[in-house]
Amino acid sequence: MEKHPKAKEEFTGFLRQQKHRITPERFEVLDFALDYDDHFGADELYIKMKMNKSNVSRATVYNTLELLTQCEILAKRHFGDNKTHYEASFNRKNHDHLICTTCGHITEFRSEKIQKIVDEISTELGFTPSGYSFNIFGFCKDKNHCSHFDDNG
Amino acid sequence: MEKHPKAKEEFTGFLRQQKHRITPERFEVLDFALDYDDHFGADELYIKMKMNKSNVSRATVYNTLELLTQCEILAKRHFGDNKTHYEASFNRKNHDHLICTTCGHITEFRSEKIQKIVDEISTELGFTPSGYSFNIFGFCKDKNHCSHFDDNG
DNA sequence: TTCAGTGCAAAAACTTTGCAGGAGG
DNA sequence: CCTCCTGCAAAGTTTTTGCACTGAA
Repeated sequence: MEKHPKAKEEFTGFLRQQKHRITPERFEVLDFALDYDDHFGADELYIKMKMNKSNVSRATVYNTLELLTQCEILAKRHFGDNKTHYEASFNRKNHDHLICTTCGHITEFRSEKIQKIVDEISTELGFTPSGYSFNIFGFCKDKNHCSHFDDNG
Repeated sequence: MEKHPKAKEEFTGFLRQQKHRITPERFEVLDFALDYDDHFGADELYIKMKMNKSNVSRATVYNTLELLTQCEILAKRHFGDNKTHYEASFNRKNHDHLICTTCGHITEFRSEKIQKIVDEISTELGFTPSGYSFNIFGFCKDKNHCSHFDDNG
């Protein structure tokens, strides 16, 4: 049984439409990427694939993540640590992130008001918005959340 | 005549209070940093100082920028290009950024509503906020803004 | 005098690029 | 058969670290 049928169908359509080739490596990256429940880095994904005896190269992983972002199966996120984080965005609602600067724990939240502000500011300044990034940084009040502390990582 | 007297006073106070030493290198970094009108990167600042025959090392530049951020003379910004941007925050009001993904031009804006959302979400999720990051990405409607296009960069 | 701070260079972390060979269309 | 894609390794970019020396307190 196939693992991520809907996403694969979507990706196939995208590749065809954009005249990119359908290669097994690209779907291998898709599979490993969607196996993450949360955020991951490009290199982290590459390492994980290597450990699972995959033969894909760094170049292919980085290239494919870019394609998956273009067709909106994945989304890029930046949490201020100078690396690109990816997350599945396939069939997911827009959301933003709250990051604990002590334990690194990331909580997702949704607020309708944010897109309104984006539109409002953009109109005011004569700008065509294509996206935004909103992160809140701080500390878990509940010490249980901060148990990730020694988690290695 | 001294160049950034207020900031220097502030920095001196901070260093004393935190039991860090007062060194000429740290004030040299401060001077070069405040000479920027807009955002700059750590390495960029280091290169600029080198070209101006300064003798400071990378380690000192990075270290000092961290200290200047701690005492809020500078602020770190992340615009999604995997490098840390710094800007002067001394005596400046809070603001956020609107980034043209075509020409790279950055426009600042202010909206009181954003902090309210931060507080609202944080309360709701049991989180103590220490800061936030809000960037809008898109395209200058006015083609004149996009003249930065060939600007080198 | 003492040890935090410094310069230097090397390493680290993440990403991009060049090239030769291989496979998708 | 063409050329896009791939693997590999090397290089690029930004940041961090180790070490011996220096200078602020």
